[in-house]
Amino acid sequence: MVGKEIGERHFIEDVALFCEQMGLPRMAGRVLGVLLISDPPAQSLNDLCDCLQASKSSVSSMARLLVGEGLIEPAPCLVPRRDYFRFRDGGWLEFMRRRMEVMAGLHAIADRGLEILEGRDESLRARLEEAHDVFEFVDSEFRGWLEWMGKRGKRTAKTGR
Amino acid sequence: MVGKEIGERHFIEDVALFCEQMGLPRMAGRVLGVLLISDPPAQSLNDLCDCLQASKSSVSSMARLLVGEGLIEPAPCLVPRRDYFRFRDGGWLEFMRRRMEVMAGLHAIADRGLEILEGRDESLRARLEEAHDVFEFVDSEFRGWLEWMGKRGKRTAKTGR
DNA sequence: CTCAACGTACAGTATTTACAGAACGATAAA
DNA sequence: TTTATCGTTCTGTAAATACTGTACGTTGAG
Repeated sequence: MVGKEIGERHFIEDVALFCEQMGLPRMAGRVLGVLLISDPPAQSLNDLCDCLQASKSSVSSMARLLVGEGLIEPAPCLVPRRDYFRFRDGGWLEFMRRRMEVMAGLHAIADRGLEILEGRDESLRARLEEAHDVFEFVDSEFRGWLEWMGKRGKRTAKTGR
Repeated sequence: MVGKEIGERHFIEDVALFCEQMGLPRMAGRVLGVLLISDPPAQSLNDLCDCLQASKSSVSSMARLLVGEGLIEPAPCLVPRRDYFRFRDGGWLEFMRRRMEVMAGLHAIADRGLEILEGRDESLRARLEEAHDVFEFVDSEFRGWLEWMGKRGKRTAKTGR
């Protein structure tokens, strides 16, 4: 059971607001919020509906959306014909990784911009060279750090899934 | 003059799409796209309207939005009563910095979640400890790297504004 | 003073989005 | 076989969003 106490409600709504800032539907954030503090960690769709007082369709589609984002995963369950979900180990790292990948997309765009300004004055090219540098930096360095974090996470993780 | 050639149009639209993925209006991305390859770098609102075939109101509000995002800045101009804008040195770093700040917001949220699960089994707390670790990492390390990049940028920048 | 150009603010519109509710198909229990 | 439960899909709707066009105030030029 989760989401009865005022503190839990507040937490869930904070996660929802955060997810909204990240471009996800607020309801997806609520589902994620529940799965971050639920006991047990795995909850059925009905549990989530009851807890959030939301429609089956919303919760169902939001759960699948979160699975696609790599933040949660289906959990094996004893009761047949019932879907359980839980937060996915390393979900946040995966989330960050994908966001960084989108950002790194500007790396290529900046290069194409530099092609357009080929042969032009350096002062004109500086804008795009900054973009190139920043996002190449993000693409290379940060990717490495994420991998390092991933290894560290696996090493300290005692909760085998 | 900018935006006449097919390559430029394509570049502008790519930047627009990127900005849309980042949660900004597409038109804001178009304005930014122009200001990334324009010659001269500073363009008036009318220039932008002509180039993008968009309404004054859109371009005006999108320009102010981009100023708020720290990506562009008003440029001093000789013609009175006319607003010029140009890409802002270090704009991308500022952009990244703000995005990271939003992400780091989950750091505090995770802590609040851990308070809720205080005294509970470690297996239950692992989810939030991962969030805590990841976003504390982002908040501390990445902030430092951004600052380092910022210094490096100022050092190599020959284009004094 | 008059007029034209510029930027902003407001109103209108069309598209998208986030959700709820109903209908449907599938499956396990009775 | 019937029935109840679960998940998905489809449809509808209310709200937000992105943009256009118009109206307005302001300022420099004639």
